[in-house]
Amino acid sequence: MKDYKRYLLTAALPYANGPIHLGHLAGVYVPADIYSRYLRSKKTDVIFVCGSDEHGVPITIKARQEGISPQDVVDKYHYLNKESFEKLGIAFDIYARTTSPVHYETASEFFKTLYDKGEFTENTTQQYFDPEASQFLADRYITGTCPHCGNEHAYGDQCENCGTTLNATDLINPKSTLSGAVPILKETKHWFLPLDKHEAFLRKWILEENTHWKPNVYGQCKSWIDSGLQARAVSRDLDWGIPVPVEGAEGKVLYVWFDAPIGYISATKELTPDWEKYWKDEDTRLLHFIGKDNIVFHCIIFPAMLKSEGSYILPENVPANEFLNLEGEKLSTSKNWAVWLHEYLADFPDKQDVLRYVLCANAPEAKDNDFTWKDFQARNNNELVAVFGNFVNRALVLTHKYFDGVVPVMGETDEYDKSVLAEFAIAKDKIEKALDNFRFREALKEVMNLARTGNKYLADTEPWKLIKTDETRVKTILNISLQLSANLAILFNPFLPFTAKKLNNILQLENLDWEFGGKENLLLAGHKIARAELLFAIIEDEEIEKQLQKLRDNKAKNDAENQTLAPSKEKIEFEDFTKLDIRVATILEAEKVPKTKKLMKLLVDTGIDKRTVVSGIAEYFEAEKLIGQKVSILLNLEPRKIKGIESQGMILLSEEKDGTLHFVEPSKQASNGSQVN
RNA sequence: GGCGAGGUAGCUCAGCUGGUUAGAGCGCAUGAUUCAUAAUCAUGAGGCCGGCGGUUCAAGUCCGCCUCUCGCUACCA
Repeated sequence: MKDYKRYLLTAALPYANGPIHLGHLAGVYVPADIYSRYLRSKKTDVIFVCGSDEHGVPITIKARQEGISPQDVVDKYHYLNKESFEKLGIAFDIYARTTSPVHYETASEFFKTLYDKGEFTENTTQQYFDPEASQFLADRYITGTCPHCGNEHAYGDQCENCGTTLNATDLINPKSTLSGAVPILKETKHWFLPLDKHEAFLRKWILEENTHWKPNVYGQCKSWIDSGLQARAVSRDLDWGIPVPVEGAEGKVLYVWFDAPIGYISATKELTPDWEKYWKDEDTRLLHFIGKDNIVFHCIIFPAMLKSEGSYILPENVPANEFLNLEGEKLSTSKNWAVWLHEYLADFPDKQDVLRYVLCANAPEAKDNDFTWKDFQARNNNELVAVFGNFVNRALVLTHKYFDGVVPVMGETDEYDKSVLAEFAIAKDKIEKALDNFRFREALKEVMNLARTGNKYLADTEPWKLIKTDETRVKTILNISLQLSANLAILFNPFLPFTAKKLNNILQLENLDWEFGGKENLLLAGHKIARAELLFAIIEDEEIEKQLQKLRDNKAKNDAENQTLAPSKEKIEFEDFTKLDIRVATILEAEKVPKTKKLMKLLVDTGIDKRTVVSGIAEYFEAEKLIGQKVSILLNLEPRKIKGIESQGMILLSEEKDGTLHFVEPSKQASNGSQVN
């Protein structure tokens, strides 16, 4: 790797509409913080920036729901998250926000530069507009009837009943949630970043020059590039965001994905007048720490923006992690299936390092991983307490017991002593190699192994026996044990900063830089150490059970809330019903439509004819088992071509909450063609 | 369906460019030990490395096909 003069680390900007949870930490902030502490400890020139991402539609929705302003929403979560990060020891050099004046200016300028250079394309599209509120509507601000399942409260981007992704224009009877008015389609002009124009560059840059990226990152990028890049709108019709800084753009703001990554730049700008050195000098190594949901933005879109602007460097690596699950289930903010950082900090005061340790030891580096409270407890009790804490405590207690807390002299060393001393530097080397390759789990394991070496050393040399016969030998053994402890303080420091500090206090040492790691003489003979103090406490079953109960309660509460069935629809006239020609029919043939997941092509005997119907049931029924199935069918539905096959009618099915389908099945005696009324 | 990432001991995971009897931690069993927060140390049991086929003197590692999990994407009248 090139010899870089300085580092710029960015951690994904948390969206300011909710608190931080374990998934965020394990995937992004813990590894990023470890890496930045490691670099700082090596006296590297490094800046570590982050901040709140505070624009976008979801924040305006949340504000409306709670009857407060968008600014109130982002203020609340900005400060909550900033404080939570600080308490966990995530030491950003700056935690900025995208509503700051510096960011407004930076993002506007960035847009303006690209605009002036002709890097955008313009396009006029039809968007829903609320004539009463006289503004354009984000998809989320439109509700209507889902064309798929008939749910009357579907949103313009998605129907939450059947889970289908929608376009606002798909909705039947659309309504504005702002005023209740019927929205009208109106032309609106937007600017687009033509990613397709950058395809050649991206292909070469990523696929040829960045083959060292992690497989999950590289593969994801390849997938995107190969499937063809498309222009992306960089502006939206919204009143919450950074105004598009060109004439004729009233009521338009920068699309949140465009302004958010620029937040890294503006944060740096707020931090230091030297910011350009970090963003525009090829001797800077730029690294983006993110979760896998952000790969496309950081590896394709943001680099395309930076490249278009022209004066910025591009990321050298994007060590994205996968996701963390919780007790076997996906984390879900909306289902409240999560462990929130601010709640953890309140429930487990002074256990920041335990969480840091567990999340790093079990980080989802190569694949999704599971966080369980039981594992949390086991790692604390079996590793932090039993291996690290216990070893240090043994060394300290023995030193106090035999030598009144004064570091004894290291006398003549035998082969075994020498091999243990040599381990210091070997361990340091392994840890460095692992960290340099973003292998945090492995690095942490190596530090812990050094503590294991210490426990073994004491067990093998048995100073508590030797003290009766050979005090000189005991002095050497304890000196080495204390040197090992001092090394642990240095090597654990990036991972467990609170504990490292505590240990240094006990050893009466300053926080030593990384370069001292591996050394055999960090503590001089005659140096007085402080009273022994336990580094970690055992976590009892009750505490774990409490957390599990909390999760179960949340789940039960959530299930109860979700059991509410869709409200009944508006009344209709009898005539409306009689328009529907529903008949009894029997499936004669069934065959899965090739190249689809859900579609089944059916031939049904309706009594009056035999017709083809395409139905989205293939996920729940096998073709062979459908033959002979009695069904209800809506006959007089306008035929429609699906995947090139004309579907003449609709099979009636009921749908459970989890999406399972059941036929509305007539009794066996009902004959084909008989009417349902 | 397409693309991407995974599928290695009961659990969580390492195994780089193919090369001796497949590794670690936890858990389990047995023994040792008592300086230490019943912590520590040693030994051991436990694996058709998702399945099938192929390339090779040699495959967990390379190539096909299949299967399961996760993500993106298409489809859903």
